[in-house]
Amino acid sequence: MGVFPFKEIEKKWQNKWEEKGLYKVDIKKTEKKLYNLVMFSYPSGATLHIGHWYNYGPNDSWARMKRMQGYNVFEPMGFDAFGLPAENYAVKTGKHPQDSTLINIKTMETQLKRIGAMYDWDYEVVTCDPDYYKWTQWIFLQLYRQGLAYRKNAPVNWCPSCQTVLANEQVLDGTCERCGAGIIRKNLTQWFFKITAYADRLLENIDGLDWPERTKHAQKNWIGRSHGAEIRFEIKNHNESFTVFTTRPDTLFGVTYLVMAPEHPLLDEIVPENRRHEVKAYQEWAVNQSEIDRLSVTKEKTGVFTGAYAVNPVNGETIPIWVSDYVLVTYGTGLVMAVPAHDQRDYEFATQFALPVRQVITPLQGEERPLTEAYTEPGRMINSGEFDGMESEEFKERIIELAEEKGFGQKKTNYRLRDWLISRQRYWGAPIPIIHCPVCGEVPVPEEKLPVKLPYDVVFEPTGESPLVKHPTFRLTSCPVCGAEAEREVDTMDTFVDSSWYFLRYPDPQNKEQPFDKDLINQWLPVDKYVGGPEHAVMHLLYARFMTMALKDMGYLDFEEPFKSLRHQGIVLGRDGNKMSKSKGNTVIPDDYITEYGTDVFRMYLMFAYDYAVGGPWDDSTIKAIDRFIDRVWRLATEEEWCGLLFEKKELISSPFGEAEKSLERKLHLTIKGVTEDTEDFHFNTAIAKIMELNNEIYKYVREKKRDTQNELFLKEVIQSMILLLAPFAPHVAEELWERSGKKDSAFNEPWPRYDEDKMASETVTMAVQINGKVRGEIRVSAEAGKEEIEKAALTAENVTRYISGKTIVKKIIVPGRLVNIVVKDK
RNA sequence: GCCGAAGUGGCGGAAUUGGUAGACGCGCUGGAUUCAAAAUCCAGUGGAGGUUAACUUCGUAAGGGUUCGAGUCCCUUCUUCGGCACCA
Repeated sequence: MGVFPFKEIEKKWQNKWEEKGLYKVDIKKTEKKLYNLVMFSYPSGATLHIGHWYNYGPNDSWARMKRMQGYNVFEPMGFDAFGLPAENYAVKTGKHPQDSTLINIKTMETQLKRIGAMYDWDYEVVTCDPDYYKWTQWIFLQLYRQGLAYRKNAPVNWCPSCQTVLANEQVLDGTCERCGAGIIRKNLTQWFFKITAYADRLLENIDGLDWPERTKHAQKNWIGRSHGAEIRFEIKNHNESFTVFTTRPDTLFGVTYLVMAPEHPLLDEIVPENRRHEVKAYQEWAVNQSEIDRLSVTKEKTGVFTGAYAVNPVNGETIPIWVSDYVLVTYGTGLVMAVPAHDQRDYEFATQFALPVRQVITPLQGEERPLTEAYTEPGRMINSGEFDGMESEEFKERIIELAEEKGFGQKKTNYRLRDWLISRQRYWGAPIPIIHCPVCGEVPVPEEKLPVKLPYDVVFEPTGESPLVKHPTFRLTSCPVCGAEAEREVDTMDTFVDSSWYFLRYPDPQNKEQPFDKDLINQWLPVDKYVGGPEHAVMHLLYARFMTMALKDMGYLDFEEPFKSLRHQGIVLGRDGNKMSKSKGNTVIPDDYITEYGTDVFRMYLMFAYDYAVGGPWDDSTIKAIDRFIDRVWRLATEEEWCGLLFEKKELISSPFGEAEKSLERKLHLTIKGVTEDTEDFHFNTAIAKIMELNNEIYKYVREKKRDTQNELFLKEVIQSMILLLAPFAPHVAEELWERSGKKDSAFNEPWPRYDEDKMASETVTMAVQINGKVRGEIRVSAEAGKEEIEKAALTAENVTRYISGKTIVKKIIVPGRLVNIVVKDK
C-alpha cells in the first residue's frame, strides 16, 4: 500500500539479523539481565491468529526498548505441545498426535518468525519432547518423595454420552464441551499434587508481586482462606464423634441440627437400619444429579433425616443429623453445623423441613423483630446461657478459648483451595512415572530409567478409554524393587504440569543431566516480565508458583516466586464484538493484512488501536492510519521534497538555533520522555501517538522554514532520534532507515534516546483563567513567573475583566503552570 | 447471587491521578495538486446558539453529594464485560 518497500525490507533485515546472530543471547552474561517471557503457545495448527500477534508483538516491542536501554534481553519461545485437542484430532482423523503436533510446530515456527521478534530459537522448549517430559516426570518424582504427590479416590467429571472423563476446563456450565450432555460425578482413584500445603505462602506472597490487582484478587479468592474453629459433636449412641468447621463459632448456641454431604464416607455408619433405605435413595439421587442442578443456587433445598442424633457440646442438646447436597464433601469436613437463624442457606433448609430456628444474636441497636431471613451481622448474644449480653465478636474469641479448655474444639483455618488433580486418562501427555507392584505397592520409576516414553504404536478409538490401557506392552513391566510382574500407571499428567515449570527450562534447554542448572536459573530468574492472557489468572499462574515454591523447599533453586512482574493483554474480538471462534465464523486471519501492509504495520496497528490491557473488536478500517504514518516517516527521510537529501549530503548546514529549532527540540525531548514512560507501562497506543506528534512537528518545521535557513545538522539528529523511538514498534522499517541515515550498526545496538529536562522546559507557559470555575480567558506568562505576576496578568486578561468588574473577589486560586481560578460574587 | 473491571464525540481511544475534557488517529467537510481520479499536502471538525466573528451555553451512563474546581473522590441506580458458583 504505502511507498515503502516493506517486502524487501522485511526479508533483508530478517536475514541480516539471523546472519549476524543479533538476538543470540549470551546466557553467561547475567549483568543487567532481563528475562522477558510470553506464555508459550499451544500448537493448534492452522495459522497464528490475532491473539498470538497481540500477545507477542507488543511484548517484543517492549523488550526491544529494554534492549536499547542496555539490558541483556533473553526472549525465548516454545510450545505447550501436549493436550487433548491433538488426541481428539487423532480419534477423528487417525493422524497420530505426535505427527500432527510436530508438523504444527514447524508451521508455527515459520509464522512466528514473520513477526520479526527477538526470539532466540536456540532456547526453544517443546513439552512433548521426551528430553523435556523426562524432567516433568523427574519433578513428579521429587514431589512424590516429599509426599506432595499422592493418590486418592476423588470424584471426577464424567460425560455419560462420551463415556469419558473430562478435565474441569472441558466442562462448561456443567455440560460436556463436545456433546453438550450433562456431566455427572464419578469416583476414581486419581493423582494429586498437594498444593494446599502451600496455601498460606501462596496467599501471603501475593501482595509483594507486581501483578494486575484483579489477578491478585482472583488468586486470593481462589485460595479462599477463612478463619474459624473446629467443633466436635458427639454422636448419640455411637462411639463416633464428628468435627465441623465453622467461621461462626459465636452462633454455637443456635445450632439446631447438623447436615452431612451425601458423599460423606461415614454417612453409612451412623444411619440406623430403619432409615437406611431412604438415605440410600437420597444419596443415589444426589450423586446422579448433574453438576448444573447441584450447583444451582436458586433451586429448592433437598435432603433427608439420617435418623442419627448428635449432642451440642455447649448446651448438651440433642440435635438431628440430616443429609443434603448443599453441603460439599470437598470443603471443610463435609459436615456443617446448621444455624438457621444466622445463615441464609440453613434458614432456607430449616424452613423447608420445619426444623427449629433459634436466634442467638440480636442487633446492637433497634428493636427485636421476628426473623424473616437469616441475621448474619454481628450483635449481642441472647439465648446463650451465661454469655447472654456479650457482644458476638467478643464471644467468638471466648467460645474458642472455652472449646480448647474443655476439649471440644479449637481454632482452625480453612481453605477453598483444593489439591491439584493431575491425572488424565489420556494418551497425549507425560506418563506418570509410577509402577504398581502387587507386592510392594506404588513404586516410583527409578530416575535413571526416565523418561517413561509414550509408545508410538497406539490405536485411537472413540471409546473414551486411553490408548495406553490397551497397549500390548506399555502397561506390563516388572517391579524395580522386587522384580515381580507389575503394571505401569497408565494415567498421564495434566498439561498444566508441563507448563508449570517450562520457564525454568528455557535458560538451559539442552541440559541432559538435570532439568535446569541451579546457578544459572538463580541468576536469570525470576522472570522479569511475564505477559499472557487474563484467562490464566488463576490456574496456570498458581500452579507455576506452587511448583517453584516446592522446588525451592527441596533446595533446587533459591527463589520462590517465578514471575516478578506480570501483565495481561486484552482480547481482540471479532468484528461482531464476540470472541473469535470458528463456529461463529468471525475469526480474522492476520496473513492477508501482513501481505498487504507488512508485519511492522500490522504489529503497530495492534498496539495503536487498543488499550493493550483491554482489547476490543477487530476493525481494519484504521489500519491504514499506521500504514500512512510509516509512509510519512519514510517519505520524510527519503524524499528530496522533505529531508531525503540530509542522509546523503556530506556537509550539513548548522544555521543559528532559533525559536523554531528550540520548539522542535522541546518536542523531541518531550516525546522521548513520553514514549519511554508509556512503553514501559505497556501504553503502546499513546507512545505511538506521541511519535506521530513528533513526526508532524518535523513536517511543520521543514514546511515552514525555508530550505536554506534550516539547521540541517540538528534536523538530521531529530529524525535519527525519531527512527530510534520508532524502532521497537516497526523494527524492520526503522532498521532500514537507520542504515540509510548512514549508520553501520543495527539500531538495536544503539542506546535508547535520552531526554533532558532542561530542554523540555518552555520559557513561557499558557495558563487558563477561570472565573468561578469556568474558563474565561488565557494568559501567557514566563515559566518562572511568581504568583503575584500571574495574578496580575490574570486580572487584566482579555475577556476576564468584564467578569470581575463590579464584583467582589472572594478567593484566588493560583496553580502555577496550570490555571488561575478567581471566585467572585455580586456586591 | 457474590467478587472484579468498565461506561467519554459518528468510531478506536487520550486526559500529567482533583486543574483548560476530547491528545493521536479513523471518518467526514473544504482547499491545493491532477485532464480526471487515487495517492499526497494544507485547513476545519462534540452538540446547540451566535452577524459561522468574538463569545455564550450544554456536555464524560443516570441522579445526588464533597470542592474554588469532578471524567477523576463519596453515595444511589442502570448497563456491559470477565471470574466464581450453596466454601459453612
